[in-house]
Amino acid sequence: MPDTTLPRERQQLILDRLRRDGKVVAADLAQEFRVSEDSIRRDLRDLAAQGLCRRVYGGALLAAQVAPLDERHHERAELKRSLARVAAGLVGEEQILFIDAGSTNTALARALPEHRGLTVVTNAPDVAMAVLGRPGFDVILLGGRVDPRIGGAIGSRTVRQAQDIRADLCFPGVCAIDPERGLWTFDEEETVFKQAIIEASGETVAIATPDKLVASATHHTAPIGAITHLVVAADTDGAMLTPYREAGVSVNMP
Amino acid sequence: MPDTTLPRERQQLILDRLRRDGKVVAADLAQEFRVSEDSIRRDLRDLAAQGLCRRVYGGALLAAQVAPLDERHHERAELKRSLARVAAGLVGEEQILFIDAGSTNTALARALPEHRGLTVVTNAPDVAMAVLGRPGFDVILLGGRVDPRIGGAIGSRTVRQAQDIRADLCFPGVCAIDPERGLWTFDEEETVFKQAIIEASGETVAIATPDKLVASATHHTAPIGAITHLVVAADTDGAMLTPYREAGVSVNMP
DNA sequence: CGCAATCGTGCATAAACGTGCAATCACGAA
DNA sequence: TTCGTGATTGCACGTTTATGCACGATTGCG
Repeated sequence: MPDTTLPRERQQLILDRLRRDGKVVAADLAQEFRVSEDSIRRDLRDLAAQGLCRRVYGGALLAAQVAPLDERHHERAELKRSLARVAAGLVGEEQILFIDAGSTNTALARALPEHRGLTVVTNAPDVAMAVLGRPGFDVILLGGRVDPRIGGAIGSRTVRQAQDIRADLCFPGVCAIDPERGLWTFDEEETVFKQAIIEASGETVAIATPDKLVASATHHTAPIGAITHLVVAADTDGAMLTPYREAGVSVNMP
Repeated sequence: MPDTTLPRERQQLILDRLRRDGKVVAADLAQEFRVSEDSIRRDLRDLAAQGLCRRVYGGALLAAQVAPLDERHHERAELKRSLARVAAGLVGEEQILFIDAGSTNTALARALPEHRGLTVVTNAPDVAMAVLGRPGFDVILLGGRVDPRIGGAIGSRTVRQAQDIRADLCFPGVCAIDPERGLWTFDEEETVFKQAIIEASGETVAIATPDKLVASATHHTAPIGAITHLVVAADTDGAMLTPYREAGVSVNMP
């Protein structure tokens, strides 16, 4: 693959990521863009000269760095963003994506690349907002009564609309997952909706923050065989993942 | 077979690719069109001169077209908030509200009082976000393909869902309004949607920022008789409002 | 304090750039 | 047809930009 990222384009991409994550690490960027750290440093210096970021040892921070968030919440958001980036890497060009409600999926929506002709189908207003207006996205909203606890529409009307669509990839929100029985959910109606979007999709990606791997929930939603990809944190115990691999699930990590 | 691509045609093709991918690489284009990079550079220079792209080292990037959606939210924000407060005062307890997409209506959603048992029915993700999770609100989302220019779902699927609901109050987005013929809109599908929600509501409130009173639009949407309340700025010329009052419209001001 | 990572600077090289110029070609006037 | 004109193109040349590496200084951390 001829790696043709234009210099200015790279700076723009760095800036985008800066705005999304609040910080960037020079070494990571160098590896990601396949250029030397010198070039990255020059990019960051340029951006800093324009007042767009604050240069710090090892990388850069967003210039308008808001009040430091609660550390727990901050780390958690950081983890979700890194999982979201991995999940976004599973998406191809011109694909149709079902994206369920949930904070991790909102991070996924933000991490999706522009100019790829993607169609995002979602029941969650915040997921829609995350891609609306960005170039290269079509957005289809699934209507219905919105459950304030989950932040997305569920119910029979929503399910019916979902059934009228066929997607390439599906990202159901994960309440709990285990390698024997698969996906679990807390709510009856939520379960029915997730089943509908999984059924209507070619492949299914489960993004599981560490707690989801050991959590348990009330309603069985999908067998493990319905899960194509699993995205988990980098420091996940390898022994926990073996049964997933044996069940034919492709395991992805940052 | 010598491919005969006219210079002008080539520029159009470059522009198409630019809009699709967000960037073009000069060397790639030269190879693709079988011309020297010099010609490609000249093309890109021309396009940049027309403001259609941003020339950068190695190629060109799509001119950063800021989403006018964000912009509309920020201009006249104070005025919109004050009009929204007045409009929110027209809402009673336990009512069902149709709220159309639009920056003024987003301000309305934010201004709606909590703990009143209100049900908000909307085609706009940002309106849904504005009330979602606040106590005393039910939210019903109208699905369909979301038009990025207006920030809400429109189209036949959306209209059909709207027709299944009966509301007390309706807040259509106002593109233009006049006291003889009533409400006007720019887009065909938008018109159909607004007609549907007005039809399905007991009363209709038009919130008109000053520019809307003198603007004109292409599609007639609703006769003046369908408008129950008009909300306008405090400094509006009284003479402009008389014909609305004579047409039976209740005029409200901050 | 010591060490490793990171940083800034200078330099060489390669790629891309702008400009000027000549060749080519379509097209209309003579 | 013949000529002239303007548009378009490719090439040569000097300039600018981007990149990676070397080297020494600085920073963060134990």
